[in-house]
Amino acid sequence: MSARDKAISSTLGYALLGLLAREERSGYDLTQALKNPVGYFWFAQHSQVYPELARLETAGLVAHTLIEQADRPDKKVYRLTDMGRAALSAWLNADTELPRKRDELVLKAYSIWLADPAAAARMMREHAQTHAAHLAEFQSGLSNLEGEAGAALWQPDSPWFGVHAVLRRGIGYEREYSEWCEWLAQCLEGTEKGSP
Amino acid sequence: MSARDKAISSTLGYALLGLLAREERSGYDLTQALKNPVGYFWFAQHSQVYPELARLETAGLVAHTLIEQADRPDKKVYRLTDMGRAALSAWLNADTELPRKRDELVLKAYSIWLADPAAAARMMREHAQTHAAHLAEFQSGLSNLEGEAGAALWQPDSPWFGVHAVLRRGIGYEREYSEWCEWLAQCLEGTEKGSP
DNA sequence: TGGGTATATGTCAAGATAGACCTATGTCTG
DNA sequence: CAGACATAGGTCTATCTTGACATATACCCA
Repeated sequence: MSARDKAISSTLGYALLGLLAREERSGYDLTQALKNPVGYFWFAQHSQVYPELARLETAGLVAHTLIEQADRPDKKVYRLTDMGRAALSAWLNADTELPRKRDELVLKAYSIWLADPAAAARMMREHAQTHAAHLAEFQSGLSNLEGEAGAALWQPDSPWFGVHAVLRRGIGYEREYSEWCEWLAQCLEGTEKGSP
Repeated sequence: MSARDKAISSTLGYALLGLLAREERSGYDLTQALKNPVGYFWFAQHSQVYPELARLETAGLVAHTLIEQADRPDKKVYRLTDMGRAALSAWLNADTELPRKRDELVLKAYSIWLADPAAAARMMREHAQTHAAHLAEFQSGLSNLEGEAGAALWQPDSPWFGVHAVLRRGIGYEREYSEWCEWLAQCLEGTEKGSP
């Protein structure tokens, strides 16, 4: 407890290290990767990514090379150092705290008895569709991955396996969310559905 | 767009208003309510609750009465004002943004190909058990609610309906999460399971 | 008597995050 | 030709959130 165990970075830092463990990327690329569909589990703006990369570099976990480009702005391509890889491994083995869930729609559901049922049902149905769309996206992402990665999808030491795991979580999450919205919409419309 | 539409409060503010719409509570009570099991959808420390209540009161959305107690410290019991109820309704009808998911365990899953499979499998199984325990909690919560609320559970204008909706979401979420952890653990152990 | 827990209300500092702002270049579209 | 968009890098401010610190009473248990 005496020394600073966390030493360097926030969870965002490990997200970036996890991406760089697969391939070298610029800050811009990292920010893109932190979006749909794989990066759905952790999001950050570029205004967070650039300072975090600087911190990681100061700590010796990543290093960059300046790439001069004629047709585009120059870029800094970052790669993982040995220390960075070690830090990533240590983090993987450390205890993981439960995420604190904060979901405004569920919060609204708690007060939905104060709302107009018809309007609320419309709202829930819209969200059901949104999550169904995400579900479809993740499902097609997994299909594409199968084509790309083949059997490596199921090998726990393959980078593809990580993508596979995350996509599967996304599929389960979005399916459940969409179904819940549908269920709630049906309740609000008075067409009762099955028991809890 | 000219005027400040959000006028007053953050999402936490609406969480508090939603609780106060059901019954008067002190800041301490609100903080407790923001914990298990119903408040699993939004969490805040008391250090956030007290200042937020002060802001809500300044905005005229809540009001408090000082209750002097002999056996315990005095407390301020807050109640919703008419303006507060109106603000809550307006919020319910407004668009809801998608939550930005941040889940450290899923983030680890993305890099799990770098970890020791056996250790990772143990970790995932532990999390599976944690979520299974939450699932059981929510399920028994729903059972208790059935006894307490009866048919009101299914009436969209009853406060019980809100609790019902949230619990159902919790049940679906925890079930899915637990199953995903189990699936991942099995993959890591080499005992392959069904197709995606 | 000392320590832990529950009740009750707050403040403060540090860090995380969002959203706006800023500068460039090149391409594509109306 | 103007404006939008993608690429590429950054800063800055305000707010959100956490976790520690602070204070006080009453109860229970060793």
